Order: sequence, then structure tokens, then C-alpha cells
Amino acid sequence: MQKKIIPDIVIGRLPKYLQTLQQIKEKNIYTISSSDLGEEIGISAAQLRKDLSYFGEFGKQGTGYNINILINQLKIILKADRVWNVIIVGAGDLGSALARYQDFSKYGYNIVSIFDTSEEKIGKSIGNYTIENAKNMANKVKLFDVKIAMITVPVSEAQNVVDLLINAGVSAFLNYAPIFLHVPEYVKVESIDPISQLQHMTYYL
Amino acid sequence: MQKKIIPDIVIGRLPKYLQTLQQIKEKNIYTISSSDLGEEIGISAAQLRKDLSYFGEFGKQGTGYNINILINQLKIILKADRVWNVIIVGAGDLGSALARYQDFSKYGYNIVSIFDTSEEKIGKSIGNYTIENAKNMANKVKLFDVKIAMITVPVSEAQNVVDLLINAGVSAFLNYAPIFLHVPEYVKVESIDPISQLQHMTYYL
DNA sequence: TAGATTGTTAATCGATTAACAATC
DNA sequence: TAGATTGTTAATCGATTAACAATC
Repeated sequence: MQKKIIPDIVIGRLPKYLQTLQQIKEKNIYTISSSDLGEEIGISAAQLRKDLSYFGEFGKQGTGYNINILINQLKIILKADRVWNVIIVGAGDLGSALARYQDFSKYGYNIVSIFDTSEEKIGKSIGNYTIENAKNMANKVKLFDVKIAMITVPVSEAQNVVDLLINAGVSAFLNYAPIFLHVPEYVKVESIDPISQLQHMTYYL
Repeated sequence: MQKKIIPDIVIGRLPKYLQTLQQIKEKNIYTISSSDLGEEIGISAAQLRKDLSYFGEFGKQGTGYNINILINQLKIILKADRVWNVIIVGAGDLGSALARYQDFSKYGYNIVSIFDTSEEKIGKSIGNYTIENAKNMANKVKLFDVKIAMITVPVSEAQNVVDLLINAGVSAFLNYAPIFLHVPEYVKVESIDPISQLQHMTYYL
């Protein structure tokens, strides 16, 4: 029996739902309708209900959605109900800022190591971490069953690093290098490129 | 006569085209076909040609696109052919990393100031900047005709900061706070939220 | 019960792709 | 010239929305 395929665009919206629900929960609100939640997220009520309906029936007619239940369900769906080991590759300004960023562990993304190739940087400490030699990446990945890597190396290195890590078993990349990464179909890449986002906006200015 | 409206999803792809073309140019290649460029970007040749055709006829049958010409055209379209003044609000780890990031000015985004409210931080220097008192934001925005702000303040402050800056004349926000910002229709917001991107990927793991 | 709101269907809207005449 | 590749049209595919019976 084939598993019903859920559009990736729907999956991409779920984290926003989860995030917003968690913020609403802080205000001691227990229940919310699709139209109120939609407004908070900037999405139509119909789309919200449709998106959620791919995964089950989480609401109640007349009252809406129980916030705690929906939060828990979304966490399960997104596999955000567990801890993932993550590495950072590249200990420049950005990699260092990421290593110090507290929210990753708060949301279950446990940073195990930060790597660099520079002799000058290896051994130095950043926050709670000591910069490790990039030569040990593959070992560490296998040892800690790391499936997720954040890439903050220069464009010229990015594809090589990614190829190496895929071989070692990594299958999800948060990519900060402004380059399109070529990866096998089963590997996921999400890119962060502020320059592109700025250019997207300046078009309209 | 009404201006033909170009889908926002098309605008969002143009920066990637520009970026990739600039990287190809470095290899001293002068001409590229839509299928070769498409492959490099991870997009179909048809879509690439369709996207570009919204703005003009930039290619030549038989040979493809002249890379220099296309780069220049894309820069004009995206208004990336000029210098924009930008401010950073929030001088935490992330704001500081952004202030040190060299590529913004390289691509025409001139950071004029970084602001914070913390007495401890005001007056301290980060890279080439001295952290300024957030109370002076509106003045600075007007003085330097700032249209773009990068927001790295806590979630609890983000909406207030944005409201204040919109009043001062800012109309484009690169938002690093994990919250949906409510803004008037003419204001653009692009958000960067690594946690959401990680959750998007862990769904598939 | 009456009002509110869900989950879902069908209609609409929009984006992507295949195909090809035009032409470099 | 012959081969390659564009720009564009029409067909297809997919996503969003409107509407409403079901029901809390």
C-alpha cells in the first residue's frame, strides 16, 4: 500500500504553525479557530484546515483546535519531538554565531561539534565548543549518528564538504553558502541567503 | 495603461539566477543556454526562459544567453545596480555577525548603523561600527533615507521595532526573529528562521 | 437548542512544462 | 547551410479557495 504523498509546500508551512501555536500558548490560550490562527500566521482559514487535514482530524466543530494537542501533533509529524545531533562546518563569524545560538538545543537540535580547516582556528573555543579539525568530520558523524549539518564554509568549499558528509551519512543540510548544491534525491537542502532575500525585496522598492 | 504584474514567485527566483551567473562568469564563460543554466540552478529550461521572458528577450536562438548582458539586466530588474542604505537592529550574536559580514556592502547593501537598547552594549564597537542607542533609529533612518532594516531583536520586541521603523520610512525588513510580522500591504518582509528550516527537513528523515 | 466551526468537495486560480515555429 | 536554442503558446499539473453538510 502506497503512503499518500503530502505536498512539500504543506510540510514547509507546518513549522510556522507550530511556532505560532507555541507563542499563543504562552499567553495561556487553550483553544483557537482556524480563522484566528490563520490571521496570526498570514494564511487563509481554508488553507490551514486543508493542510492539517492531510494528517488527521485535530479540531472540533464549534470550538476549533486545542492548542496543546495541535502542538504535540505537529511536533510528532515534524519529528521535532526528539533530539537530533547536528554539526556546524565552518567556524567563521556565522558559524561561531550559530554555535552560540541557544535556540537550537532548545528545539531539539543538539550541536555536537563545530569544524574548520584553519590551523589557526582549530583548538580555539567558541561558547561551549572547541573548534575541531575538519579531518575528523566523517568520524564524528558516524560516531554520533549525525544526520544534519549546517554549512558555513566559503562557496568554493561547499560542494566538496557536502559530498564528503553525504558519504559519511548526513542527509540534511542547512546551507549558508550562496550556491546551489547538487545532491542525490534523498538528501534535503535548505538554503539561507540574505543577499537573495534583500534583492527579492529591493525589486519592489 | 496598467503595468503587467509579474508573479512574486518569479521575482524570488531572479536572485538565484543572478548569483549563479556571477559564479559562472568567474570561470570565464561568456555564453550559456537555458538548459545548462537551468541545470546549474536546479530548474527546468522552460521555466528559466519563461521567467526571463517577463522582462524582455535576452537570448539568441542557437547560442543562448550572453552572461554579462544577462547579469546586467538582472541587476537592473532587481535594483541591485545601486547602493542601498541598511540598518541592523539588535546587537546580539547574530546582529554582530551580520555587522561584520563583508558581502552586504559587496552587493550594494551599505550598513549605516547597528542599534541596541542595552546600556551595556551602546558605545561598544563591532567591526567598523559603534553600537548606537535604539532611540536614535528613526532619526538615522530619515537622515540616511534607509528603506531596509535587518531585525535581530527578541521576538517580544520585533513587532514594536518594525512598527516604529515603518513610521520612520522603512519598507523592507529582513527578519531574523521567529515571528510573523504584521505590516501594511506596501511593506515587504523576508524572514530567516533556521529552526523552521530544520523542522522542514527532519520531517523527511 | 442555536451558534460556531470543522473537514472536505468541487471550482477556481495560478504555475509549470511540453512542444514547436522562428531564427541566430 | 544545418544545428542549436530561443520565446511563446497551449496543455497539464498542482495549489488555493469558496462553500456547505456534519457536528460539537
